[in-house]
Amino acid sequence: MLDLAVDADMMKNSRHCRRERPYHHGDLYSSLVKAAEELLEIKGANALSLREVCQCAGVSHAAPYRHFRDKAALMEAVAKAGFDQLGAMTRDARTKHPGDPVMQILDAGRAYVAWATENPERTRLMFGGMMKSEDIDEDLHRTAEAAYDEIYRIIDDGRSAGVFGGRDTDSVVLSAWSAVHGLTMLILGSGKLTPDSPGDVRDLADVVGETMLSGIRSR
Amino acid sequence: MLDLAVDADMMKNSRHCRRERPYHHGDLYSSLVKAAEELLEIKGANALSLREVCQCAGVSHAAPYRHFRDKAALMEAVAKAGFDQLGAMTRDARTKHPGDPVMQILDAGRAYVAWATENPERTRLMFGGMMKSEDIDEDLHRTAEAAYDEIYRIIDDGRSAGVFGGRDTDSVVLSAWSAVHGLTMLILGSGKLTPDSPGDVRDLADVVGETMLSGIRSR
DNA sequence: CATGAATGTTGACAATGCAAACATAGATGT
DNA sequence: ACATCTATGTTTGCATTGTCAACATTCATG
Repeated sequence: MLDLAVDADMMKNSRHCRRERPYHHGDLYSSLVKAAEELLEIKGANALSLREVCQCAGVSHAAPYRHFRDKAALMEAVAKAGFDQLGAMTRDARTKHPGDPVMQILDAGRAYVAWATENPERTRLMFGGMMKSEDIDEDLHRTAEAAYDEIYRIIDDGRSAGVFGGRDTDSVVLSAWSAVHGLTMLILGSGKLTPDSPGDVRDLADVVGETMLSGIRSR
Repeated sequence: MLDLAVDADMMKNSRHCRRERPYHHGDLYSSLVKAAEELLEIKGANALSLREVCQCAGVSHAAPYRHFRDKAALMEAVAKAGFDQLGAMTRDARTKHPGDPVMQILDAGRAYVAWATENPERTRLMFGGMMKSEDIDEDLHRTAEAAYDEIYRIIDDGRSAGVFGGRDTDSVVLSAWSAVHGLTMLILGSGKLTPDSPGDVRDLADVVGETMLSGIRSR
């Protein structure tokens, strides 16, 4: 159990936990995903047990197997939800600053880093490679691709408008995404970078964002 | 067991496995680290069991507890060894191109990405944040810091020589490291980037490296 | 209203991390 | 040389975990 234990009361009070249980849950699939997301952030990916998720969702320990092939499959669903959110945020950044690719990419970067630091375990799950590639569902793949495409559109529009340079769009996207993603993983992974406030996070994102921008701008 | 099973014979033939076992192993500490490194790459971080490591090292399943507090402590030792290698490679990149910070940083980046793609699981262990921060040993922290300092020296020398710009050295280091590290994690994490050959890896590193350099160079 | 397909539950099993009690052997002091 | 101490392994045992098989309940559909 270690010292990471979350006592039963705490879980009962959690948002996605149920007290009375009719035999049929109603929407167990999404309840499990929600419960897994919650517990994931509390306990960390390694210490997260399927049985705990079940307990939190108010269901017996074998119930998930009617909806997920595996524990890994449940985690894939969690990851997929994360990619959905990330993709949506990038789309927001794009539509929020129409015709201004620089602000679009900066805003997307800020949002990316901010979301990741607010959901560190989910981010590690998505990018830490805790899922072996063979396990990655086709669905998950498509979702991740969609998030990538949002960035691609920003960069491609910017290059068409003559704001960004680079030999081809993919190279620029790769560089930009690498920088933002790298900062994110450094914040999450190493004990070295430990921003205390959301403001600090944003400052870090801006430092990296500006440097990356000056390498990307057409000249 | 899943399909990741490594049969006993395979493990017996592995380099760090022993057949005859005198009661006292001799150098169990480093044998365990070696065995863990090997099995880590074969089975992945999640599927790696301490008992398997023991079997591979030719000792009983409780032997490691004389040398490591935990399973986590053993993994920390593996991570530490990784940081040592990474730090050494960066130092090499620096000494190999004396007085040429651009080549130093490019070479360091190439080496970083190359090493990581050759040791994906070890890299994930080091940066994927599979170790909760509280568990991170002081020793590990110092080692990671030393690797960081190598990059810092390259950038700082380059700024003194007027080759690199930026407001302060830390900002530049952060940006450069983020880009390289981000590319690395994207290669390891997402199923999207899947370079087939070491040459491909180097090309990707150069694409990102060039972009980052043009954002970092003084102008 | 019966029947079958979905959906949950219970019980069992092997694998795992860990700890306590026990065993061995190489070093140390006399 | 001998007894003893301590470092290092081993065995046994336990709680937790993921997964499966057998059983139970509900709901929809004829």
